[in-house]
Amino acid sequence: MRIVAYNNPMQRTLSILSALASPARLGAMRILSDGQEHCVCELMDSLGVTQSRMSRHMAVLKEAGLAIDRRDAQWVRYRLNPDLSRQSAALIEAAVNFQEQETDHA
Amino acid sequence: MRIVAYNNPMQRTLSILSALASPARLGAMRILSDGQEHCVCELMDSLGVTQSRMSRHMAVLKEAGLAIDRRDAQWVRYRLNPDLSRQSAALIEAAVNFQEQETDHA
DNA sequence: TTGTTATATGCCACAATCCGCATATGCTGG
DNA sequence: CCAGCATATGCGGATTGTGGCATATAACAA
Repeated sequence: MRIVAYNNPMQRTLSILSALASPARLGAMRILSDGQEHCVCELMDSLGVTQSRMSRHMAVLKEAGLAIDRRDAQWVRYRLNPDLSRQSAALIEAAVNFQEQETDHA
Repeated sequence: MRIVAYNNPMQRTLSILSALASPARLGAMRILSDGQEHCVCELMDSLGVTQSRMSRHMAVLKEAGLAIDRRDAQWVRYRLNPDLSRQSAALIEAAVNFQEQETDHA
């Protein structure tokens, strides 16, 4: 997450990859992949992480351009960034689908 | 790269993602994606990293199961792991193709 | 206003990663 | 054997990521 400038494709790719390379964040992306909105409290409960950690994890996903948020009363609803490039979407899908497909020989 | 046990799909996914989340390693995977063998000396020259660094980067890719190596006289030839699962291959392809496709608005 | 719930952030310690440098190891050729 | 090229590894220091804790901010409800 040390990337600060997403000017070039390489940096953008790296920011996405490192954003996904964390159990909590990958789990959050899996949850968000249903296309629905999810508040931080739901995500932290589902993934078993503390509130402050979940908030920071979501900030990383947001900064990488993978998720967007919206204020809704006391809640902040996160969802997948609807303006994802085709390549970003492919990358996310590949990462998220990975786990679910080979649960057999775990 | 803190992952030590690749028992479950989650850990395997994370190890692949963090292995790819580095300029030198992603660059190496892009080079290896031509399906040919490449020695460390070639990779370090192409990517502009020192010898010891390149060696360690390749060790990370190997440990993540993305590449395999072969002794050939004084050289060690790296190539893509031919036994990649379909999901692993999809993940790698998505990451490697990312950069090359959006060179326009960089 | 006060209290409560939800979320974000400042701070600090710890762990993981990264890098360069020196050196070890493996192989070849003389 | 020795010299030289290619690769791997031990080590120490710098950078980065992570986690918990406390606290700030935002919105709501009474």
